[in-house]
Amino acid sequence: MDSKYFTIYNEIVSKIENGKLESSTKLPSENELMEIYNVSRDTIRKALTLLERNGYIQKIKGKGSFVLDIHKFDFSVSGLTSFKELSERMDAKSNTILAELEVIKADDYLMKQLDLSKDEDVWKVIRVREIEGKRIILDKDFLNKKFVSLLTREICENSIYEYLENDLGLKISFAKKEITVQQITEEDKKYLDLEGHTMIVVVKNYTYLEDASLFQYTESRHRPDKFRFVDFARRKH
Amino acid sequence: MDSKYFTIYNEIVSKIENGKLESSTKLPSENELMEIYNVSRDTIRKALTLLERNGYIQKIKGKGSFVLDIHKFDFSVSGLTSFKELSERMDAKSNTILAELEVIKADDYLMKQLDLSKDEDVWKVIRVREIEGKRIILDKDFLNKKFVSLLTREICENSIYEYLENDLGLKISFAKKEITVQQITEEDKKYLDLEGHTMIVVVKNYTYLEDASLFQYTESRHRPDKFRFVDFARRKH
DNA sequence: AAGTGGTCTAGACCACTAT
DNA sequence: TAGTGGTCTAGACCACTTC
Repeated sequence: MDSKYFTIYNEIVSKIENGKLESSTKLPSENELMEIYNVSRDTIRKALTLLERNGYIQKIKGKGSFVLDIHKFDFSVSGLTSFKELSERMDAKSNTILAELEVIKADDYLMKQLDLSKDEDVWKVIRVREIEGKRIILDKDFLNKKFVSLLTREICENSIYEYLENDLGLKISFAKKEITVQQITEEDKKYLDLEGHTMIVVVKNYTYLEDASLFQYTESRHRPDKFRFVDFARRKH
Repeated sequence: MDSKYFTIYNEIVSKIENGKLESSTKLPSENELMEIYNVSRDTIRKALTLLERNGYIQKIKGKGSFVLDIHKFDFSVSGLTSFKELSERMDAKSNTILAELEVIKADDYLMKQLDLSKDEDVWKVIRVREIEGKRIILDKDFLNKKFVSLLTREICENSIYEYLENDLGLKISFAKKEITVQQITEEDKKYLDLEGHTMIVVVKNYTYLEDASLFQYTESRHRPDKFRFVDFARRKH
């Protein structure tokens, strides 16, 4: 069972995403929400704080809470969103090709990226993402085998993310992401339709579990003309 | 006066950044912190929640709160960080050249970006960022004149951001950022040392005040080989 | 069984915005 | 002056980890 405040948060999120609550609408006051949902003020405030943090509303002292319209056109690589979710949201014709799937021993580079000791086993998954018939994105995933004992073709062709969360019950807590632009490699040429581009956008992603253990390193290589990243950032307090 | 929880947050942040609290150290429990700082549990929890949200610690149920080492090598364009803060942090030799400073009437493009009506006044500031003698970044700032009546050469050569916050008392609340890669323009050629590069990383930034009014649009154009963006993202609950 | 963080409640006072 | 969100307190119960 989800917590009360998370249930309330989700109800309001879906009202905003459905358009039942339009942007710049004023939400009921905290006191009114207490009565509506029959909970304490603290519970309401937890829900509103979440909404604010995730860019759905803005609270203004003395005035109230107002719906923002930031989330309108967000095809983003942001947060922890996976490719599958992205392509569903933008409903372009997309397709995943599994290029490589094997267990390897960690080399020096991976030992550094995944914080491993020598010769530990690592899943290596290479997938090519096709959008409207063009091979646009190259995803290289490396997963610590300690956490994931089995990985099949089916899983990789669907969503590894969903498998980890739903079937294995792994709880992803946070991720660190780095975006740079680099010269293309032979591997990029082999797998992607570069159409003359000589540079590639590299998104490195380090994924951590709830106990702060680093278990996945992903390198997502995007053709520059098709790359877009959207981010919502609040001040740090 | 800052709030209690924010003071406690800042104390712990500086201990982590000074290295007085090393990574994977366990913080005192919430009960102990209550006694140390002589506050209620809720106040401690607010401080810890902030620390967790900003990537300094990880809380683990039943175990405790642990210091993360995510912030080690972060030369990033992340959050609301300004160029001045960035260059100070990375202490490379950097320099700002003010190329243009004027008041213009909003054209169609700006009306859209800044949510203005026709013919409203807008500050246009173009600055070139030099790093180690090379002109690497082109910053184009557009500020709604309604909020900023005066802007001088000195201010632009230092930090507009500091001027807005400290002198004008404008409170920046959140920002939306978009990163794409585009073909260079004549303007890029004119102002930057492109060294053969034909593409440029474009960071569009929409900055909002505490009352959710959009007051600044910034386009930051980075030479691709010198661009790096680092982001820390927690799950959305 | 003892200690930890997670949720929820009820009540108080404050600073800001509207009127 | 009334209503709003922001901070702080004190106490309760829960689920999880460790012993």
